[in-house]
Amino acid sequence: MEKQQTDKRTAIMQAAMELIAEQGLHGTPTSQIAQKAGIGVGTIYRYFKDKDELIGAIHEQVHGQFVETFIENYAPQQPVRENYLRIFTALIRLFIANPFEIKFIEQFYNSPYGVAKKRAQEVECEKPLFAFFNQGKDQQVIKDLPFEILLGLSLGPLIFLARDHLNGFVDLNDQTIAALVGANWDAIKR
Amino acid sequence: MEKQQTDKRTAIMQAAMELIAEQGLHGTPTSQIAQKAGIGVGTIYRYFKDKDELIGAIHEQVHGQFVETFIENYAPQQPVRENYLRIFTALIRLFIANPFEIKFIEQFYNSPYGVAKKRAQEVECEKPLFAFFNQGKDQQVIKDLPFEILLGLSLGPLIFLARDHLNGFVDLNDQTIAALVGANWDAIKR
DNA sequence: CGGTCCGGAGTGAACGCTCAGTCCGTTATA
DNA sequence: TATAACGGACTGAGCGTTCACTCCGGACCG
Repeated sequence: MEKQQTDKRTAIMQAAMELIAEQGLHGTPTSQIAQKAGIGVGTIYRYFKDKDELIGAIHEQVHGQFVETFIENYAPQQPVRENYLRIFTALIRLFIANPFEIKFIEQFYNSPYGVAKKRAQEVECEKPLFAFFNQGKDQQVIKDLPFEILLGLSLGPLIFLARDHLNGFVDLNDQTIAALVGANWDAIKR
Repeated sequence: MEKQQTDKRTAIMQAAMELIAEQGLHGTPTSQIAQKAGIGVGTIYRYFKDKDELIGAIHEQVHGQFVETFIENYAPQQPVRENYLRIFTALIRLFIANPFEIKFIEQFYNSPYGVAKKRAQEVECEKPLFAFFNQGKDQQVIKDLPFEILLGLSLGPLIFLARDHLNGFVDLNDQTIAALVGANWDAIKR
């Protein structure tokens, strides 16, 4: 049954992601992952070499979702401002609709080996965003700041507030999201 | 020797903060803290009931530094914009001048019991900032957004970019800091 | 003043426990 | 029945915490 195999693999990843999101990388033992996934501990090691590989696989999947959301919402021929508002509205919606995913990513990047992973991948994976900001700079509608600063100005508030929203410190509805993304645009527009 | 007593306590806290900043809460054993502080493992427990109390003490100290920086740079009688630029420039300078402190705080708030601590303290400790943003809203120079959103727009990019700076992904010098804080102001100003 | 005693800071081997990962008996499949 | 998938008791490493002990500077005798 290849179907079952995939099912178990998915179940393990889902269980691990949810537990790590709430308890942290070091706070979730494999025994707990197995219990939540409804399988035995040993089964985890039939699908993943070790815990690191499991965590890496989850990261890759979640990261893929984020990149996909960007690509789906990017229409190069449209004005930069419209693209910006659409993309980052979609992103924060994605963040708060998938609480486990975003919390997992935070745990991942705050762990020692998350930094290493980022250093290796970043250049490659953020290329589309890089190109998008350059387009805006060329058209003189976005401030002439280094890419990383523009990224920080855009992503920083989103991540900060997505976490606050998920912790119940603030309520992000359609109205506040629109205001937030609009304010973000004010920060980077010329 | 009362002097020595304080010295050891400080040495333990400093060693623990630096190690936790780089290895995470669960990644730093007490044995390593003791070694770095140049003391025996047992000595830690002469000054702190357990590891949690040690971590709590470090958090309180670092948090105090941040609040202090805000208070030192807040001049209520001056224009809101000047205050904003001065305060948040000082804050990001503090962040990147104290790499261990900011990394420790991130580790702390990403741990399960950091959230609980925040929930309990936040209302109290962010009062001065709350008042400051309200002053700006009253004078109609700051957008009429919920306090938490304004906080996210201001602190989000700072934390995001401070981390990137400390990880070597971006270089924050006087010029880029000024541009960053300026862009932040554009985000929240009316 | 020399010698003894003593309180408490400091220590690290040892303990109980939890973890990631293994291994082999059991179960399901074909 | 043969083969592959699975489960969970088990293992050794490593953790936070403890506690019996050492050490030393000052108090107190004779």
